[in-house]
Amino acid sequence: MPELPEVETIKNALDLAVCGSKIIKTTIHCRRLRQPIPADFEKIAEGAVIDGFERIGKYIIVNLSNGKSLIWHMGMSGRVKIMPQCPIVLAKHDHVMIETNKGCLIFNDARRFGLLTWCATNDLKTNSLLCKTGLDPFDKTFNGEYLYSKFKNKKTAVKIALLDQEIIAGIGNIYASEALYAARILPTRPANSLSLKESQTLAEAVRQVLTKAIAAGGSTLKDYRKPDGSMGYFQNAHCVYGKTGQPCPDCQCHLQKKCEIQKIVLGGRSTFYCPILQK
DNA sequence: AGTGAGGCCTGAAAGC
DNA sequence: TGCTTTCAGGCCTCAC
Repeated sequence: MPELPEVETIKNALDLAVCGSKIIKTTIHCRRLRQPIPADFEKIAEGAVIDGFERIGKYIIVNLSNGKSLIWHMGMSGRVKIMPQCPIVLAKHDHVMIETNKGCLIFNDARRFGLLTWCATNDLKTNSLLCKTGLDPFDKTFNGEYLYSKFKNKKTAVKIALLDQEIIAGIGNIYASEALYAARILPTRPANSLSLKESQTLAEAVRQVLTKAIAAGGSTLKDYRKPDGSMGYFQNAHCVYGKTGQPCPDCQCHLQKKCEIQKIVLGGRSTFYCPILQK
C-alpha cells in the first residue's frame, strides 16, 4: 500500500527510466478507477514529452511539454511496471499502458483505488485533488511547531490526525503507527494533548521513519513492489506494524509479562503500539 | 465544524 | 476439498 516512501521510490524510478521521453501511445484497458480516467486522456498525453516527475503527498505529478500534467495516485494496490517494450498481452489488472520512446509504463491496480487524470500544469495548485494537501514531511517548514499548531484544536486521536492528508501529506497507516512508536507516543492520545516538545519529537520521528523507509525502497506488504518487480525492504524494519503479540523490539520491558505489541482499531484502521513504552 | 460510519474494490487468508 | 466470510486500506460521501 503505497505511502510516501513507496511513491517516492516509484517517482524516482520513473524519472530515471523515462524522463525526457516522448509519449507515443497510451492504451487504456479500464477507465473505471477511483475516478474515471477522462475521455480525453489519450489525446492529452500522446505526442507530449515528459519533462519531469514530482511528488505531492502520495500523488505523482507527470509534467508534460504541452503545459499539461498527469496526476497519478496508486491508491492501495497500485503498481507501476517499467518495461523496455510494451507487452503484446496485458496482465490481469493492467489498466493503463503508456508507450514512450524510452520504454513502456504500465499501471496495474488490482483494487482500482488508484487514480489517473490530468490538469493544466498552471492549475496544479488549485486542483481539487491537490489544493488541500498539507505540508510534506520533508518541507523545510514541517516541524514540531507546525504539528503543534495543527493539533491544538483536534480532539481526535493523534494517530488519526497523522493520517489527515490536509495536515501532513504522505503518511499512511503503516508509518503512522511506526512514527508514533519511534516518538514513544500512544496512538490513542488526543492530538491536542501533545505538548510542544512531544510534537517536536513526533515531527522528527516522522521524518526519521520515512527517511529510513525511502532508503530501503519502501515497504513490501502484500500489495507493494517496486517498479522493477523487486521488493522494498523496510518491512524488515517495522517495529510494531503487524507485530501483534510479539515482544516490543526496542525496550527492556519485554521482561514484563504484559509487554507485547498490541493491536487496536482507530478510525477503522489497524493500529499497533507498545503499551509500556508509548505514553 | 468536527467526527464517525459506510462504500468502493479485489485477493489472500481464515473459517466452516 | 471447496465454498463463504473476513480483512486489508486511501479517500470520498453522507449523516449526525
